[in-house]
Amino acid sequence: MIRKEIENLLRSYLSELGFDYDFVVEIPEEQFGDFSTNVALVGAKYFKKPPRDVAKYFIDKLTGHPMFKEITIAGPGFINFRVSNEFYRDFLARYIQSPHSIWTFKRTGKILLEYGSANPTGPLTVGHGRQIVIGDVLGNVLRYVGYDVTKEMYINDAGRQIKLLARSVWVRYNQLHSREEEIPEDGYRGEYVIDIARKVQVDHGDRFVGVWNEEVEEIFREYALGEIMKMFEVSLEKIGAKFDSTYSEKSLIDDGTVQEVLGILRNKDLIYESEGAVWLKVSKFIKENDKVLVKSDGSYTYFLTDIAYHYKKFRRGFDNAIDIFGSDHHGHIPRMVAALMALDIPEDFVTFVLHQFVTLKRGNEIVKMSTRAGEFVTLDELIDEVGKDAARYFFAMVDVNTHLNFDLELAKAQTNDNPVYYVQYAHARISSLFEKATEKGIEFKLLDGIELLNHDLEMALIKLISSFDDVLERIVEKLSPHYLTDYLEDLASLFHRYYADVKIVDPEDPKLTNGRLNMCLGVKIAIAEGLKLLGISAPDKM
RNA sequence: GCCCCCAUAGUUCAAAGGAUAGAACGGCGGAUUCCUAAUCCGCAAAUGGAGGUUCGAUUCCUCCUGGGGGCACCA
Repeated sequence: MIRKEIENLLRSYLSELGFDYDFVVEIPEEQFGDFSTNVALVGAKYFKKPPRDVAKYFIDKLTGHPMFKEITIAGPGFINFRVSNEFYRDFLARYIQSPHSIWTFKRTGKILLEYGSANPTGPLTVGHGRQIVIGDVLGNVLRYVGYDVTKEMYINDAGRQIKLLARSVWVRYNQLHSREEEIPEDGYRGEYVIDIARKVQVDHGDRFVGVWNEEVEEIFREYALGEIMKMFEVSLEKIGAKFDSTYSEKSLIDDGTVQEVLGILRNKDLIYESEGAVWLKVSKFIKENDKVLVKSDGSYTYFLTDIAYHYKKFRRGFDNAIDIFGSDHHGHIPRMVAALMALDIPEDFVTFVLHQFVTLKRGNEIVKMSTRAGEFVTLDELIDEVGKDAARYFFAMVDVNTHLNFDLELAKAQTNDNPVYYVQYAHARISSLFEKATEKGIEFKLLDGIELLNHDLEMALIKLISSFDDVLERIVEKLSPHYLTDYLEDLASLFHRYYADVKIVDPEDPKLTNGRLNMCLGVKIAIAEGLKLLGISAPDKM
């Protein structure tokens, strides 16, 4: 917030001279100042003057501004600012009165955020967990800064995989009736397949034993899908992820969208038949081979239905779509872009976010995961073991582009090793401070005593609170949630330091105590807001 | 072979083209008659290699090396 105000100030001085170029205002090392800018360094070539002379122009303009207590030129031409304590106190007062409306986000538009999309052929795994948490948190942040966000999960309920599952369930069902059948080579072997088979057995007895046709397949498909979706719901509830909608791949076939898309492409002469299949002229748009849309057996590829899905997203009136995929999908992206071009959908309509994989570790041992072999750690198992808060925190805490090493032992540790507790503890400590104050007969009054705040750490904490909006802007820009966990750790750390340094509740000086509690309230609100965006609880007691 | 991501301290991760590359864990050494020690303070410890762009590169470009993933009429 304060950073942004300085940036705006500098920009207005630039425009007075008719200049408009990129520069940054950032928080430097403490010794240099509260804020720092390279506006003079970058400006040298526009002003046609040495950086230090350019800096003088800004300093003349800024001198006497109430926001600052000191402005200096340093090094090759940085301008360093010290913000006045009055300004910090004023910010704190404004913040604790209206922590939501103080930020000036200028983001609008309807965004469809797709993530967690999974084959409904088995339980959600740890890999899905990362994607779901990334998506959930990004969705929360995008919403916070002003976007109208729809969180959507795409259900791949139409392809070959779901058929394989249906067949696998049928085989297990037969085995329950002592009839030996072979699970298909690529079939599903997990325990849950037997559970689904039991459901069919309960409802239908033995009427499908040894009977396999399209009608039976459809029945088994419905059972499998229904049961898996129930499992998904339980898992999503556990991880605390709320979707606004699910979107069925099959519905795109049933409602004619797929045919519509094929029609458009055919009219534009962008598809052709070969070897009994229908192909899209991908090579006309990008340097890649053409791709099959309709297989020779008449069924549709995932590529085609996904094109239809994105066509539908566009038609549903969204301004932008954000797709979050695992990194194994990266090959899909250029093809999708080509397909969107083929449909005259603006290239920048979709933003793709790829996240790297998760390696699960128990101590030094790597835990293997594979859905089809039936050997996996499910998301449920993970949450049962480490808890929702730790699971979410760990999934969110590294850059989406970085491979995540998820250490089960660390996530479980109820000790200071664990960053989740570190942040939560800061929140709980503040709550207990308020209790303590009441105990000692100090009745908390909002805003009272803020004018007495003067400690360096108090100013530093307020400064950090004021950069909450910068953190969110960055998350939106880079589409990675880890900036938020970083920020919360910084804030918690600074608070713990302050707590160790300053006796906050001091019955001898109730006025100052009250001022400090106001500052603590600011920290508490900021931590709570951050944790809320992460979907993690902010406990008052630990 | 082609494509994507990654390479930073012993380990797991940060870093808005900027000033002395930050944390955490681990290691070593300290702190509480006082608000929650799930805390705090101090010390040691790192940009894989070679070029290039720039006043300035962990960051951008090229090549090399090493890891992960992908190159289906699977999703």
